[in-house]
Amino acid sequence: MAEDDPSPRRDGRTTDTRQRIEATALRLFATRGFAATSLRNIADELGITKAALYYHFPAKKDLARSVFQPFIDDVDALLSRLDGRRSPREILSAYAEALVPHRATLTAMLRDPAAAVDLDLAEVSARWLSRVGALLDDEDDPSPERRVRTTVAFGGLTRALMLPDAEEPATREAAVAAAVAALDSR
Amino acid sequence: MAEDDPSPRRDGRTTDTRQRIEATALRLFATRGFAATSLRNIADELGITKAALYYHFPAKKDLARSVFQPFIDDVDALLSRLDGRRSPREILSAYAEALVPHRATLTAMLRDPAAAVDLDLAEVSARWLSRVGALLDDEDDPSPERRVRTTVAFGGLTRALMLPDAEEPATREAAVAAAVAALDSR
DNA sequence: GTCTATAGACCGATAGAC
DNA sequence: GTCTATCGGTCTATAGAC
Repeated sequence: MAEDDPSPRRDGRTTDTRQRIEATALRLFATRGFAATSLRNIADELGITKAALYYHFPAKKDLARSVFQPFIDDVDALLSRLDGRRSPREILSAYAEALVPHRATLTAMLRDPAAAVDLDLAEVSARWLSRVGALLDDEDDPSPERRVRTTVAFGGLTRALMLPDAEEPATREAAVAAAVAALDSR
Repeated sequence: MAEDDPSPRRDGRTTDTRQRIEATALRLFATRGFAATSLRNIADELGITKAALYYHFPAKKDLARSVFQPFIDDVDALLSRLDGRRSPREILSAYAEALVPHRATLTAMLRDPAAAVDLDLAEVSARWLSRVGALLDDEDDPSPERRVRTTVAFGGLTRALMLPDAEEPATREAAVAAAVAALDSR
């Protein structure tokens, strides 16, 4: 399973600088947004020059892709895993588990719509949204209000995953329980 | 009560161009983000030049302030109104009512952290968060999980307010009901 | 009120030395 | 693998004509 954390390259050697660039970029993307983060900002924080960044990544777009890819892969894997019939609780719980390691990435993606457009992630998230919507659909209740409840449940759970203590199981369980309650409200 | 919609100036005359600039700016801020929206983008959509914008607003910051101010004023008014003891349902419902006219502004503010920093809105939203947190606090349940539930409720409700049909009372009621359920889950 | 023209800073990206 | 130096482009903002 992919992670935001260090990973070896195809040739087996670990490139420390590359990882540090990705980590710093992710942190700045999440706090300032993609468009507002310049390569100079990233380089300055690392104590290197802009030109050095271009040795590791051919363009800003490629750096961003590299930062977002593990997140994208894990969400795709999650959606494949959830293909069959599952209860809303199982779906929301699996969603929370899968996304916790990618909290910073999640924040960055939700915040900056420009990044989604630039990196062709708009198509990716549209695909996610329709699949997730289908997973939580309830054929016994096809009302518009059902869609509102799924929005509250998913939006609220996603927000809770950004809390500082979201890694703690108790926090995650409480968040999932609250999301399930929102979904079942009537 | 302030609105995102046209409003007369102090001298009584309506300045159509000024309003059109604000409306276009808000739309672009909400879709692309503040940092990724240049004055040239705004001017082009209006069929005028960048320099013309500077006749109406001395700086980009001032344009942004003008765009966000009605939203800020209405939230401040809401918080004052909610000073006394209210039920969670009343608080969440009042929150939804107050923010519906400002959906686009809300989207823009949530999305772009750079705007919040540039415009000193970070202090504003921090103030909101602590007051809102206090309003929803439950002295019978001061557990960390309570805080998680308020996050799910508020985050989910806010997300639902961005739905295309959020102006419809039925949608709003369903969203508030779902948020209340999340808050009461145990 | 809107225009053309431009200043000055910063952007992403490249060339080439070491 | 990191540097200095620089390119062309865009940004915010200003000056001044109409």
